[in-house]
Amino acid sequence: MQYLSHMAQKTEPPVSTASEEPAWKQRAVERSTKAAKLRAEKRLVRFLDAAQAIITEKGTTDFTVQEVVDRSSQSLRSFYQHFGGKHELLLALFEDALARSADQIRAAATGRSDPLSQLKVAVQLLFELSRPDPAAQRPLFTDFAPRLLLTHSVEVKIAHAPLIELFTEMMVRAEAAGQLRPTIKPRRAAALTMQTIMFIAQSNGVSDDETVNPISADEAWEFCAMGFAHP
Amino acid sequence: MQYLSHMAQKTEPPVSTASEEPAWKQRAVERSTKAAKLRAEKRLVRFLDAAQAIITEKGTTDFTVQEVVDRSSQSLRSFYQHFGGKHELLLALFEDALARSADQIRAAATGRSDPLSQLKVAVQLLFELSRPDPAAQRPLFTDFAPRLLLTHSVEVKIAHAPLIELFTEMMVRAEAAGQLRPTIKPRRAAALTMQTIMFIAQSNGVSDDETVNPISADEAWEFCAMGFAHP
DNA sequence: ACCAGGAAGAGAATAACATTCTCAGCGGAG
DNA sequence: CTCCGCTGAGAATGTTATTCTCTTCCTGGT
Repeated sequence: MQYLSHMAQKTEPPVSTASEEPAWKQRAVERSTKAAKLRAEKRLVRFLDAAQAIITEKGTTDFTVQEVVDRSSQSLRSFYQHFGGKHELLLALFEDALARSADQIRAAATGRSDPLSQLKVAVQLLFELSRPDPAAQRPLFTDFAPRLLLTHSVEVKIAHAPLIELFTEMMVRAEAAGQLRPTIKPRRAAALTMQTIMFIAQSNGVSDDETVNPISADEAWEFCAMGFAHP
Repeated sequence: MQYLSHMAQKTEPPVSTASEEPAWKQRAVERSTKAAKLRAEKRLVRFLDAAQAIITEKGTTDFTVQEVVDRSSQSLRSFYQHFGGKHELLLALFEDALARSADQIRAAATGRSDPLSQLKVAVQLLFELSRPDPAAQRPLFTDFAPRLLLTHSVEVKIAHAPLIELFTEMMVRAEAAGQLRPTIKPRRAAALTMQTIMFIAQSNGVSDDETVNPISADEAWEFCAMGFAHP
């Protein structure tokens, strides 16, 4: 159900065999493979759950593979059988977290009818979810996205897709209601807003013993919605 | 001249001795220390230059301490004599880069008289400077800031100070000219704008073989200035 | 000119991780 | 029942940062 998608191709046989091997053999192999595949998936989930638990426990994505292995009572051997490396694990969790968050936000937003109100709710919730360690479950650990943005930008983008889509939908509705600035396209507005919110929440989260910062969700919302210039 | 500031206290004797030791001794020690201090600074600079060279060469902040040591023809021993660790080196370079960028941006902005125009120029230049590897010299390597934001948020904030200050000045002028939305304080507007621009430029930099993104400096500017809502 | 002590170089030692490899046992499909 | 792929256990490897040892050198004070 959860933890799906992007490592799928790993277990898929190469398409080429489809035309080289008779269909019956295909099916036979597939049938005998299915069980194994299920077993594999179970193990996979155990790794993912363990990792998730560790992350929420110590509020950081700096865990060691060994920790995950121990926690899930499996072996390194097995870990690398299922994941290309630590980064795949992280990407899986990241993707999952973003997808869930998208659902959660969507749910929260349906309470409002006015497109802009929906966006406001969405933005504020996204802001909360994006800040590090609100002691809450499943912080978005947007913190580790940057490191992967350099090495796996494509995957990160894929992970972002659900949120982008959600925000785009909302922006489209806002546009239809004439609430969107005419010079900006919904998808662009969505992307810009999301990035702004996520990053600001992130960089803002660490405690400020000092004078200033703690930018609030409201401020962030106002900034995205109205900019800083006087109309 | 350059590469100054935040590791200064390292070589400063503890203030306490000032009251415990006679002043003449202080001065004597200081005099005899001065030369050594200069020598030390030379080495320091060699490390920093070497690191900077490596970074601009391979366009990433993922170098090893060994590389820096070799490149500067010095020794590990010496490196750790001068720096508390790799992170101090990075912070030094980061701080320096941000300070220079602030100067550069300030210079570019003085060409305009209208506060908003100045801001626009500033924002667009900041955007360019913040994107990874424009093959240009000294990209802001804003990429590594995130990793340090967690472990050394205070230092990162210090490094950001010059830019924040610059943008705040400009926002203040804009406010005076009635070009700033009344509900937003200059310093906040500055912080929000900076973060937005830097992060968007950053995450946007990596090549998009696909359909969409490449958010432009203009788009980013418009977003910050006017938000997305229809007035 | 001479000496003590603080830097510096060379590079080995340590530590923490990720990733890979070896070997032996297990369990399911035929 | 038997074979083979999947596992567990954990050793081995490789990369880095960081520390440590020992020796050499230079400098400033006498």
